[in-house]
Amino acid sequence: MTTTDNTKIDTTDFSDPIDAVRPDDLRLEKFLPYRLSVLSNRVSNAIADAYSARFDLTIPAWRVMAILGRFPNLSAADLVEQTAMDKVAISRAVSILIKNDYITRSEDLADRRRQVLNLSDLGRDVYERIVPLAQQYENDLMGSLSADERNQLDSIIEKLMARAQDWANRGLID
Amino acid sequence: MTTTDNTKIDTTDFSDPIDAVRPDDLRLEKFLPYRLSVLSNRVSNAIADAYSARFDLTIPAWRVMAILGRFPNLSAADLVEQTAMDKVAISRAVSILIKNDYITRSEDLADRRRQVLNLSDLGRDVYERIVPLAQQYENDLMGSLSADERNQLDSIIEKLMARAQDWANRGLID
DNA sequence: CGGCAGTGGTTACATTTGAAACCAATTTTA
DNA sequence: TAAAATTGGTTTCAAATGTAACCACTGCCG
Repeated sequence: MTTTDNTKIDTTDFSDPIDAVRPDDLRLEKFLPYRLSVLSNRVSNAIADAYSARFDLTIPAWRVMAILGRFPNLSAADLVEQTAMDKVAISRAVSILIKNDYITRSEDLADRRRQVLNLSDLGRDVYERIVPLAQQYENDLMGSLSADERNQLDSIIEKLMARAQDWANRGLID
Repeated sequence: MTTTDNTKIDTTDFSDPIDAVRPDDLRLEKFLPYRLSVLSNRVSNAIADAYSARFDLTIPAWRVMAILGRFPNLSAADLVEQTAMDKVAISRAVSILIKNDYITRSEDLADRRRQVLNLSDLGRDVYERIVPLAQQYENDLMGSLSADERNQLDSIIEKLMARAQDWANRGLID
């Protein structure tokens, strides 16, 4: 174990006395990593459909635009840092966006390896139409939660994220 | 809008007065679909590494085993229903597992299209060694949350899942 | 200066994934 | 009981994704 104590945590409180599974079985439908994956896929797919239907944008491409909309004059490396996407994904998204005239690329004369990226006028236009759409999805999701739950969700995600990050760094659980 | 009222929900409470972005900018790092995707990828990748390093199993293959460990004698179609994976993924996972002798496939004489799947002895063996590993990951993740948060997480996920499912059915937000 | 390690970014290749076409067995319906 | 429609499952093909190799440039150290 890395950091956790050995306390058994019962994920669910509704233990069905009759239908109980053997203690050593895994209930996939209650297994957090599994549930996260299903949830995330459902959400992402729905939204990806919406973006691509209306603006012919992939999710990675949209993410790049979302960042450039807030922070102009970034390089691809800056985007990597901001988005947690990898080099290649960024590079591909950027090249699509340039082909679509959604962003512009200009050389950085100080460092001729770097390329400074920005939304084009067209790109900003699209950006400004997508943002409300994105917010609508967000609101719709959040609207399904109680006020209490909304408040906790943020901190829950941060904590889980940090823990998963630990795994990636320190090497896994051993 | 489909189901939501127009109430603006503020995802975050720590609104930084100085550094505030324009109200119409999207803060990707606070955007729930994005965060879910990053979180889910981090978690899944870490675990996928662990499984594949020790047992040469992909995540889909492991999921199939997890279900078969609890519910013997399922068909591929049953697995589709249980796992939320699709036909093709199941078919591929099954064929790998058979090649590894982790599961067995026998014809259903009543319906000769169907194939009844089960863990082999070897498969059950592996299953029984993975379950504790999986539980360890789960516990480690959950251990990063407060008791309160753990209690709410389950219901939060259910609600978000249901909402995202709605999107898929009713067609998206319009 | 002149090499040489490190960085920004793209390309090439292998692997994964998903959609649609497909085959075979079964059920329906007329 | 013979189409026609459905269901279980696999195969095929295209698109998405990740890894590693790579090129061009910079910056450092001798």
